[in-house]
Amino acid sequence: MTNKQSSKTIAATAAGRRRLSPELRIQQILDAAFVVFAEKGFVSARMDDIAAAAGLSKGGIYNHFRSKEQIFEELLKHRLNQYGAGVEFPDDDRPVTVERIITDVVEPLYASFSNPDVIRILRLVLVDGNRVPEFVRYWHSLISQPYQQRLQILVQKGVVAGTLRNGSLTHSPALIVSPALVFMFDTMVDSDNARRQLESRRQAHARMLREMLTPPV
Amino acid sequence: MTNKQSSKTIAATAAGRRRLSPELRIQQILDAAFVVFAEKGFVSARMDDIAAAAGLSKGGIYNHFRSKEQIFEELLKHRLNQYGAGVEFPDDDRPVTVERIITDVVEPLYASFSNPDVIRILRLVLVDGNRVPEFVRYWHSLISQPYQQRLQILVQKGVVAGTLRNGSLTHSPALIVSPALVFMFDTMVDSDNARRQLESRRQAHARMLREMLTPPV
Amino acid sequence: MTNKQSSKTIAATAAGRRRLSPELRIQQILDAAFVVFAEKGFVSARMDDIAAAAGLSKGGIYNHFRSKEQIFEELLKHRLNQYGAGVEFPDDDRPVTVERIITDVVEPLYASFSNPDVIRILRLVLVDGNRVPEFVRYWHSLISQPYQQRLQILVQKGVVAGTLRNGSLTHSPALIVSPALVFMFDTMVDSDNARRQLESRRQAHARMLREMLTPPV
Amino acid sequence: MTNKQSSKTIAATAAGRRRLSPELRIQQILDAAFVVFAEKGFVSARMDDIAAAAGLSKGGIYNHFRSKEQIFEELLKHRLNQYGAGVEFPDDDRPVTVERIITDVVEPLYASFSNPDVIRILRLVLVDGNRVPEFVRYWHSLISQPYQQRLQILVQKGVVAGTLRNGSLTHSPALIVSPALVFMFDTMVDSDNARRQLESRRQAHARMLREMLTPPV
DNA sequence: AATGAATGAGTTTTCATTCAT
DNA sequence: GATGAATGAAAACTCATTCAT
Repeated sequence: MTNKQSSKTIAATAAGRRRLSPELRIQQILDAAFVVFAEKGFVSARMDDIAAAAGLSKGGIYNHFRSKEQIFEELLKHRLNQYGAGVEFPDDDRPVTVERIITDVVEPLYASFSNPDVIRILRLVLVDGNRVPEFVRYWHSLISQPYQQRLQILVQKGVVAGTLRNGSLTHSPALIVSPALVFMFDTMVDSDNARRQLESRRQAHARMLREMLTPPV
Repeated sequence: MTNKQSSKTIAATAAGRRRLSPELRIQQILDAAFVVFAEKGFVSARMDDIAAAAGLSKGGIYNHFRSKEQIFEELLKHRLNQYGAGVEFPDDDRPVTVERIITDVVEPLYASFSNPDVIRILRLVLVDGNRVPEFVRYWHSLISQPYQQRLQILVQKGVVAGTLRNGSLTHSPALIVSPALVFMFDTMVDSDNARRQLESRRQAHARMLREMLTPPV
Repeated sequence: MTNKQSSKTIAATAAGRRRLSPELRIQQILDAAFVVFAEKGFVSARMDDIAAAAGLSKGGIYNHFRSKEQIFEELLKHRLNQYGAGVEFPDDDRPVTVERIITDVVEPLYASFSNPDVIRILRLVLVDGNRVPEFVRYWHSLISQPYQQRLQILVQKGVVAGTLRNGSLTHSPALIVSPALVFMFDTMVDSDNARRQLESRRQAHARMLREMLTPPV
Repeated sequence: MTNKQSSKTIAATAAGRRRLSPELRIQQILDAAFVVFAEKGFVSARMDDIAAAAGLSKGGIYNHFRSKEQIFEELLKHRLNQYGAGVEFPDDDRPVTVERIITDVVEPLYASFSNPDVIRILRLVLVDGNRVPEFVRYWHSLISQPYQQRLQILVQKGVVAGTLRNGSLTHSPALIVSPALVFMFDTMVDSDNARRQLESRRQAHARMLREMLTPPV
């Protein structure tokens, strides 16, 4: 019975000095670290916090990771691979209509940004990315840029086929997704509030696309 | 509005136990803290760093501020008020046309987001704002919300007068500014790259507004 | 009850990252803190001193206590309870005579005040007690007041039974113990001198009680 | 308008950068220091506290005193002289009766201990006396010891003259004043509470003396 | 003389990491 | 492998004293 009382135990289920398979343990630690890092940032996150969230003791973490820094790197690698592919959209032979843009491109964005883990990873990259610059570059070149390019290509197909009206949005496809990105940003700042607005935002976004991309009759 | 002194060694001029007026000193400390906090984040910023950048000793800071935390709060208050007022737009009797929206509303946003200090303070709020949540909420309710409301009112005037085409953008005025906000976010992530895109983004934005808000002939 | 280990270097035995049970460590720290606090007072006592006396590093203390302040409080609580109970007196069916008052009430007081640790803790309460006023009040209401009340009751029994002469002392039982309290105070001021006077003071005190409390034949 | 708010200003009357005669200033500082030292002890007392209580600034003190230590010493010297003689009693040719003992010896003690400054000086000697051991010795040899001796002599006169009953109290005159000293101690611990009990304590004390010192008829 | 900003040495507190158990 | 006490190197904060104004 020490004189200090701790708290927080996200994953401390039954546990209690249970010896897990290393893979499982490592996954638990990474998951816990992900939540804690995303919430507090790298520096403010304490090994105690992570340990508590992972349901083991501070020292136990060092059986699986060399340092706080290493946890962070493993974490980023792992999660970037996982969510990098999350906002893909198919590029097949179906005609590229407004509705397809909405269904295939825009809806997945809102779905993705409604996933707390996605927001977490974006937050991490934004806040602590400078800690592992190579990852940020990697992420940008792998995820962000190609995404814009594929979107560009998709839209051009629609324009050429006459299924999308040519205009400012097809000229600068980034404009097509910008309301969703603003939603993402708002979620980062105040996720509860953003969640409440999700539906109306998505509909306003779709309305805008229909108004601007529907080809003239 | 301007942003002189952007880099380190702000005040380490004559030194040697130079005694300044409190107002000046406080300003120096806040300026120095701004640079240091923006660069390293709240936790990693050392009082020593701030003191050095402000040109006095660590202990000297405590003649003017109670704690690191208080410096941070004063800093946010000061800068957010300063820059929050920078994106105001007039609401007078001139007709509300597309060009006016672009000139009065959109251009100031890009101008503001091109100011590194503005990006720094917004980034700081995003990264360390949870340290003073009540203040961030206060700021949001005082600055951000009213902005949307004033925009709403302005747009309605245009719609009623027939100088703006009614449509998805006038229905959801947040859509009008969303490309600028995405630019802000991109600047946060990679300011050099964003700066290079400024002109084309602004023009694309304007083109979109002209296409959607110009009333039919 | 005893008071072994009265001087510095309490626990610096084997050293070398010796890991102790928390209970033992906490006790060591409290013992060390007691010595240091008693010698220097709260403010002048350095965590370094306490740590050194307890045989661990400064930081190590914080595994067991939240702050210097908390050590102080635990210390007072612990010791006051310990020594407060040391001056209890039985309240049973034996007749309440002068000799019993002397043996059961007065002698334990002198014994207690002859214990340097008791004087130390009382001195600490007197000197730094204002640091935790609520605790001192609590202790006073729990220990000191009830003591007076029990004494009152005991004396009344003797008066009613005719084994104690009724008079100014039975009317104000505080007078019965006041010479012992003066001895306590003198010990605080100059313990060496007081110790030398112990025997004569105690006898003078007893003589006074016999003179005033012995019932008339 | 700094960002920190101070407080406390005992003597800060009209003042306001008023330049006083050195004697007056020094007295003000000593008075203020007396209160602050007595309340917090030497170490905990801050120069700021003393300055505020004296109604000038921290730096101003150093125009009159070399250091905190020096203030303390001057203070003790000054006050010990002042109150050392405060508990004297006359030794003239009037018969030494119980009532005279009460009036000349006991009453002045209660009066003295009801003076906050007396309690302060005693508290200072007790708490911080080790800081200037020569003063404590001086005080003891000059004040305390001779007091006991003079009391002894006075009492003997009464015993010899038959105006005081011989007994335990005349044999150990310290017993005569012990209830008053306990009152002093209680005042140190909780002056408000002690003040409320003053009258009843004094009367109980007098009753005891009358009972024990009145010669048999 | 008075002021209060500035200094710097000292002290408490934090926390990643290590290591005895 | 797990635990959590222990370490030690920071880092925040305090305050007597100095000194420019």
